[in-house]
Amino acid sequence: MDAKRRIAPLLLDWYDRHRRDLPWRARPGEAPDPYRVWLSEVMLQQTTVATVRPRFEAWVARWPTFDALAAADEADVMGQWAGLGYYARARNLLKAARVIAADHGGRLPDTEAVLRALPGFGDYTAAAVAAIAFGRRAVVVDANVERVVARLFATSGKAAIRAATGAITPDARAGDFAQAMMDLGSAICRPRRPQCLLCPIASGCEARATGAPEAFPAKKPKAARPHRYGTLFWLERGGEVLLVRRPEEGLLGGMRALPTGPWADAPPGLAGAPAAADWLLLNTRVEHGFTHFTIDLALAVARDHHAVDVDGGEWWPVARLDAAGLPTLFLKAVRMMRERAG
DNA sequence: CAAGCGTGGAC
DNA sequence: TGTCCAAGCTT
Repeated sequence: MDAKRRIAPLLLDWYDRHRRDLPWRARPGEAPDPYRVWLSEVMLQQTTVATVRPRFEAWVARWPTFDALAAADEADVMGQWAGLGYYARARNLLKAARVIAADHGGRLPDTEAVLRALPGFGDYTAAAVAAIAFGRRAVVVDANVERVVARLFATSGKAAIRAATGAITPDARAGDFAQAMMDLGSAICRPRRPQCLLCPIASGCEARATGAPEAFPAKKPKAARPHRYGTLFWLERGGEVLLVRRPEEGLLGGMRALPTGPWADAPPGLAGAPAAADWLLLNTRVEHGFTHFTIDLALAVARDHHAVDVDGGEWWPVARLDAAGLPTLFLKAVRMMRERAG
C-alpha cells in the first residue's frame, strides 16, 4: 500500500535531523558495537534513558566486552546492577555473556532467531539487537512502537500491531527505523499530550483524525496494589551489620540484603529474626512501592557483642554499606539508621 | 497467559 | 500524595 510505504522515509528523515546522541548509539557512518547495543537494550527494559545513561557508562568502564563480563563474579554483577531493578535482567545478562563466550567465540550471534534463544532475549530484544547491531530487517515492537502504530492505524491487539509494524518496516536501515519509532514515541507520540503538531507522520494518522489520539492504545484496567507488612532486622556487631543473600528466585532474587521476616497482611513483629538477640522494635518505618504491591517495613535493631556467625550471612562494615550493592528498599533502611545515629 | 518482577521521575 | 509509566522477560 503506497500510504504505508511513505512512512519510513518520512520517519528516517526526521530521525536524521532529531536523533538523540546516546552513549550506546553509533553515530552516522560508525559501526555499532554489538556489546553496547545489547547491554543498552537490556538496561532500557522498563527503565528510562535518564536512569540508564550513567549506569551504562559505569558498566562498560568495568566490563567493556562479552569476555570481560563472562569472567566476572556473579556477586559483583548483581552488585553493579543494584538500584536498577528487575534483577533477573542481571542474572540473564551474565548467563548470556557466558554462553556467548563459550559457544559463540565471544561474539554476539547476528541473526534474530539465534539471539532469541539466549537468556534474557525475548521477541523485542532479539529483533532490536538484530536490527540495530547488525542491520538485519526485523519487526521491532516495544511499547513505543505499539503506541505509535496503534494511533497511526487506529487499531489494537498484539497481532494487528505486529502486522502493521511489519508493513511499514523498510528493508534498509531497519535499525534506524526502529530507533526512530522509539524516539518518536518518547518525544512526540507520548502517552499523554502527544505533540501532533511536531509529528512527521501526523498527516496520515487515523487516531489524530478522531480528535483524541491519546485514547490509543486502549489501556488495560489496573489491578489494585495490595499493602503488605514486614520487619527488617539490623543486627550490629563492632561497627558491622549482618547482611544476607536473598534466594536466586523471586523478589530481589540473588541480591545482598538486610535480613527480613515474613511479609504478611499485618505487621509480623519480631517473627523470623535471624538470631536470638535483645531486639528493639523501632517506631520508624520504611515504605517501598513495588510493581504489584507496597510494603511497609518496621525496623528491629539489636547490638549483640556475642553474636556468632549467622548461617549464610556476612558481616559488613556499616561505614561501607553504600558499596554493598543493596537494592533501594534496603538503602532506605540504611539512610534511616544513619539519620537516627546522626 | 496472567502474574510476578524494581525503581525513579513526571504530573 | 497517589498514579502512571518507561527500549519486557519468564513461567
